[in-house]
Amino acid sequence: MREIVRIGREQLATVSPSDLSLRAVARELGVVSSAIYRYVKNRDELLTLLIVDAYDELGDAVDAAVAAAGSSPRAGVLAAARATREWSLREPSRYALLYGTPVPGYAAPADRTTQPGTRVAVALMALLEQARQEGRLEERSERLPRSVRTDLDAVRREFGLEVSAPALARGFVLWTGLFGLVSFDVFDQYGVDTFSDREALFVHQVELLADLAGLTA
Amino acid sequence: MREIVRIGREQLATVSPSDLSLRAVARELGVVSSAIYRYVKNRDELLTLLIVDAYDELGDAVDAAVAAAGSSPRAGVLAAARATREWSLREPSRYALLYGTPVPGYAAPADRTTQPGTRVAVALMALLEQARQEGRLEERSERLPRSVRTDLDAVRREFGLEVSAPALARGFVLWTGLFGLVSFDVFDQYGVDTFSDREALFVHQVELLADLAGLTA
DNA sequence: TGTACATCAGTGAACGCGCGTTCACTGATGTAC
DNA sequence: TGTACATCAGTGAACGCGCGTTCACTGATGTAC
Repeated sequence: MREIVRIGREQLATVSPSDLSLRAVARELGVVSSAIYRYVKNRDELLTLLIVDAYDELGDAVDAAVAAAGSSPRAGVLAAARATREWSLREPSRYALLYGTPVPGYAAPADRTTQPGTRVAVALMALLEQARQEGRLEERSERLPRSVRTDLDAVRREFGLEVSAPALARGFVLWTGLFGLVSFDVFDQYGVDTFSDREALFVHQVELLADLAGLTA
Repeated sequence: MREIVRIGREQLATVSPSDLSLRAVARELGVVSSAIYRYVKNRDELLTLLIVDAYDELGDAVDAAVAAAGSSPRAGVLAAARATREWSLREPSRYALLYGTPVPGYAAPADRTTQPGTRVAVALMALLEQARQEGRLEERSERLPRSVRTDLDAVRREFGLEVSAPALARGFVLWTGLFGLVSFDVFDQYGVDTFSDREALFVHQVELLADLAGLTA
């Protein structure tokens, strides 16, 4: 069973998510194709396993980076961002499985996929909250559209956050912006040779996003 | 020929880019599958045509939105952002073709794909430049890593920009951030019911990114 | 005006491929008495 | 300790599917003399 996930993971190193095939996994496992069905209900089930697996590995990488970054929340955010980028560049197909084009015909079962899927966002929110507690968060208070405020308040309640709704909105820009940066990098949206040092560019841009989020050094 | 592109476009309304098939296009065209080869060298060629077509339609939508937005560069950016989002939500598969997981086994030919692919970025840079000229761009001057500065200077030269390199870097965050936001929306990264009014959320976030870019009202 | 010929859009059969999934089965392993 | 039986991992053949691409071809249209 763990073997199957391991092999699926390996498959994704060479093949994109929508090309992932049960038969290939079976082949690699050294087993006839129908034997897979002993362990896995169908292809969708395998995808679900791999998604959860990938979310968790990314989440672990981010958590570890944050833990190693010391006590400054801003440093934590930077470390989380770098860890995200590095994992994603190392595992482009698995990244694509999580943040790329949805696999056609597959619908992720929310009950198994949602929780691991929020780990990066949760880590960022925790850092934001920590910064607030330590007085290292510039609280700004721009007005929010009512609907946005309502939804953000719900999120604050759900995760027990005391950061203000406007600050949380800024945190969301940091979050989505981070994945915008990573996607452009992994999916090669910059021209081939526009940027010679994408890592430096990335770090600089994350710094700007951290500024936007109000995280002070 | 134009028929083929039109049908390919229609195909993409119901099917994801990697599932796009020549045979399906032929079927829809009411012609035997091999007849397609009279017009199109192979499947990759069709993908290229569709990519260029999509980039151009998006580019047109953005240009039109900017033109209709009046003279304020900041308003132009907001209009461009909304146009991008709206087009992308209307055409999720074509958006995925441009900004999602690369189609496995397909490599876009740079000479046909690059120019249309930069149109949104070019539009944003033009607005940035216009803002600078009109004194509506807060020029900040943070330090940049040398490699980043060099690359940005090359971009400035290529497009004849006078905005400073740091300001351009901020412009790039706006650009990548925009597509981060749109991807999250199109690819459904937010939970199903976390945000009741994604448009309002989007607009608010773009405003924040416009702030970051230094665009004043 | 009429005929010979070239062009060209589209045909139809075939190639080899890989896929997900079902099904009845074999044969080894482990358990109960 | 030995035998009968159940469990269960894996087999192998088959289903029907759709794909990209090649190939020799037909038959209509248009052109040249």
